[in-house]
Amino acid sequence: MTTPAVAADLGWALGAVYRGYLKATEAVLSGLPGGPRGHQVLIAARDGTACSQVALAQWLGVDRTVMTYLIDDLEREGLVERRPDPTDRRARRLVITEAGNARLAEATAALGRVEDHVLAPLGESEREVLRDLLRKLATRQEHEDESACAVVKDIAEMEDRIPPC
Amino acid sequence: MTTPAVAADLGWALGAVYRGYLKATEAVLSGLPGGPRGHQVLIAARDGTACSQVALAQWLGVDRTVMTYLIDDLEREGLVERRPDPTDRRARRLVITEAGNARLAEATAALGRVEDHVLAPLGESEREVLRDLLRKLATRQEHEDESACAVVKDIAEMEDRIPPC
DNA sequence: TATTGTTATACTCTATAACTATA
DNA sequence: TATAGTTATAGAGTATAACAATA
Repeated sequence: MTTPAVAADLGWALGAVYRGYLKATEAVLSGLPGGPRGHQVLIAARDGTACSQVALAQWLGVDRTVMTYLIDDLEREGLVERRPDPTDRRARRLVITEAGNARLAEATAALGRVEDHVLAPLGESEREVLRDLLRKLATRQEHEDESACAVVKDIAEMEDRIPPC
Repeated sequence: MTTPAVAADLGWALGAVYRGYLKATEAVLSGLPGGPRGHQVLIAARDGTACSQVALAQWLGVDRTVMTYLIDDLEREGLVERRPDPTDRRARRLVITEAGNARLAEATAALGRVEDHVLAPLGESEREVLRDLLRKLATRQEHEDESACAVVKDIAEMEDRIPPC
């Protein structure tokens, strides 16, 4: 099979790159509960941006019940702790432990190598451009000229918005 | 929660954009078996690049057993047909039907709107750059300067290569 | 009344194993 | 012996529903 027509499809390219990334992380992040998602939880726990489990779950694109299991696993390995939120006794604040910080550093280094591998076909400047564009899309920082978006307003309304903390 | 540190992570951005894409396709591709993956099968069936189910499965990043179920659904709706490969009687060649061509046109138009929505934060030129970079990564067209890739050769060796037809 | 977090349960998706038919 | 495709089965991941505690 030569390069098929489906290669022109944005959804296919996005999926192929994402699968490649996930596959490469498996080889390198096998010990960390939740894989790359666990790494993302550790980042949020370190920076104190995980002010509630639901908010974090929405940022990571999973259900809050999944977040419970994921944090259970990380806590069992002593990487994070659940602390009661002083301002809302229903909520739990995630804090990273010393062991968690060490594992986070390891995982970040390992993921750096994975990114080098995934982005290998690109030059240095291209990699930076791609990172910026993806970040812009993921955080949905709006471009000035938004007129072309009118036709898809109905799609946008069906989606959950990422909530503030 | 303000924009958290995890937003700087490539894996997170990739996942967030991909989830956003999949979610948007649900709203617009609900009738098509397999959703965007079904659309990708239709493209391959139309272009005759689906010379065997396994080869197609590997391009779409799924197991060959999943491909069987997916094609079953598409065939049941009369969108594709399985034809015996004259050169290898074990293999099946996918061909698109007239109804399949019509559905493919609809789906392609719908996905165009989805892409407009997903890419809304970017300007016209940025969108083209992103498409090119993702396509390059997905097809792994190697960049001239590949020296930086040495450290991750071990990761590459653990991955399945996309096979020729 | 709504929300956070948890648990138990069910569902969806995907992979594994075993088989037939070809090569 | 290896591969294409199918089927049945098992597993991973995820979501749904119900609950207690709190807002």
